[in-house]
Amino acid sequence: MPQQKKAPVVVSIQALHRMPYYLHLLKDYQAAGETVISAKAVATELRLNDVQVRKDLAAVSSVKGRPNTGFEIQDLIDNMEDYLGYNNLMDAVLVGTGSLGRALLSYKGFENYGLNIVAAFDNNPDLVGTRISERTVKSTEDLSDFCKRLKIHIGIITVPAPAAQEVCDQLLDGGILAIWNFAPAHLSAPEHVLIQDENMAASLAMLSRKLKEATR
Amino acid sequence: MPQQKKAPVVVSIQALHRMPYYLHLLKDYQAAGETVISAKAVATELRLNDVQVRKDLAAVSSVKGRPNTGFEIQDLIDNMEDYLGYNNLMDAVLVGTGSLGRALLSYKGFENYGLNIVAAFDNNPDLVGTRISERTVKSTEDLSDFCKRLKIHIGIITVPAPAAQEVCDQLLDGGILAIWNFAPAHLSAPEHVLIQDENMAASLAMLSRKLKEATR
DNA sequence: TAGATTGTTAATCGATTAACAATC
DNA sequence: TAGATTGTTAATCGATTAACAATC
Repeated sequence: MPQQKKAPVVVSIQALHRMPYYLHLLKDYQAAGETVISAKAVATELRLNDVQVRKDLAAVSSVKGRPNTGFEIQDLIDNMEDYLGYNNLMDAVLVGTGSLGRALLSYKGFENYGLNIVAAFDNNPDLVGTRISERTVKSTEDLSDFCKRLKIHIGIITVPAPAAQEVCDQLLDGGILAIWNFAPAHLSAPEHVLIQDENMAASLAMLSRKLKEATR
Repeated sequence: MPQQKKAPVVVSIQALHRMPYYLHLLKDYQAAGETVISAKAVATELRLNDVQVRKDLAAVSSVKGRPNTGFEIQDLIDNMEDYLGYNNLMDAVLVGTGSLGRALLSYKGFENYGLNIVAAFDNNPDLVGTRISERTVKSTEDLSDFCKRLKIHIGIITVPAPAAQEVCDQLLDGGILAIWNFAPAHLSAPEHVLIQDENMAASLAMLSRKLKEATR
């Protein structure tokens, strides 16, 4: 039996995190008129180990590099965008139209990353019905029904921490499979639901801690 | 020679990332009227390994847990806030008053995490002089001078990606030691400067990738 | 050909988890 | 005392880096 399938290369979470940086750099080089790039050049730019770069690229890309030359930039970009899912748009709902929620709604760039925020929700009756960045704010009462009806798989939580779990439960009720959580709170959810925490408090803590160590 | 110094426990970057979650949970328990908590309970709540929790707590806390009882919640909170630097406010400047910059400026919670945004900068002359969340927007021309004069150590970059490196250079010029970078771009800076990337594109990519794998 | 670069296999490094004695 | 929990030492796991043959 011929094994035609691509080997299921496991990409570590750290490697996955590096991917957008590769992509960004590749586009920069392409914009500068380059057509090929070596793993070593990428490594130097991003201050990474060149073997690591080669492994990362090999994991997500079907093209091979040519000794003494490097990789075709266009090929890598295509493969990486494909891998990162930037090519197929996914629908999402956003809950919580405070300042951060508004900022995310007004950000035009998410479509480039494959994310389409189709609706915004808030529990404040004064906000329900108003329009933010061309979307009408809906009541959180309709949240789970909306998700079910439109088969939305991604929920973005931008409510204050104390309300986060409740919103999470509503999203789960609506059949959501992945949550992008901006609330500084730990969410409880079934194993199969993906939770991506965007905890700015955590990031800030890391920054301030490292700064403290550095200036000691 | 007596070694009175606390052992220089190395806290991994992953561990550091868990700290804010511990702190949050501890405060929740305290708010619920608890005074002690076991590492096991923390581990169960946050879906971590209990030995890991004990190691993490031991690394940042001077108090020891009591067998059969656990840890004093208040002690842990004190130690952790201290460790994370939430008790000593650090000054920062923010550059780029687009939607994300505004969202961060309007967020009242940063002071709880030890961050004080003292000024906002933008290169758009129309915005310079306007007020956002009780701060007057200054011109980026004055950025490095301002940082030098007030001895600011932290810079927050919320400008579009193509402008990020230029702003970074200005901040470095102003003697900044740490940068919290929200632009989806890789910044070049000397080794000793801390760069904390808050790359939403990267997070989003991870979410969408994992979702893709899960629904396959 | 010589030099540069690739990709793979093995070694190293670091973090997580398991095992277990110590303690309240 | 027995049971629960702690903290430490050792084993495991996974990611990064080093070494090196293969290739253009």
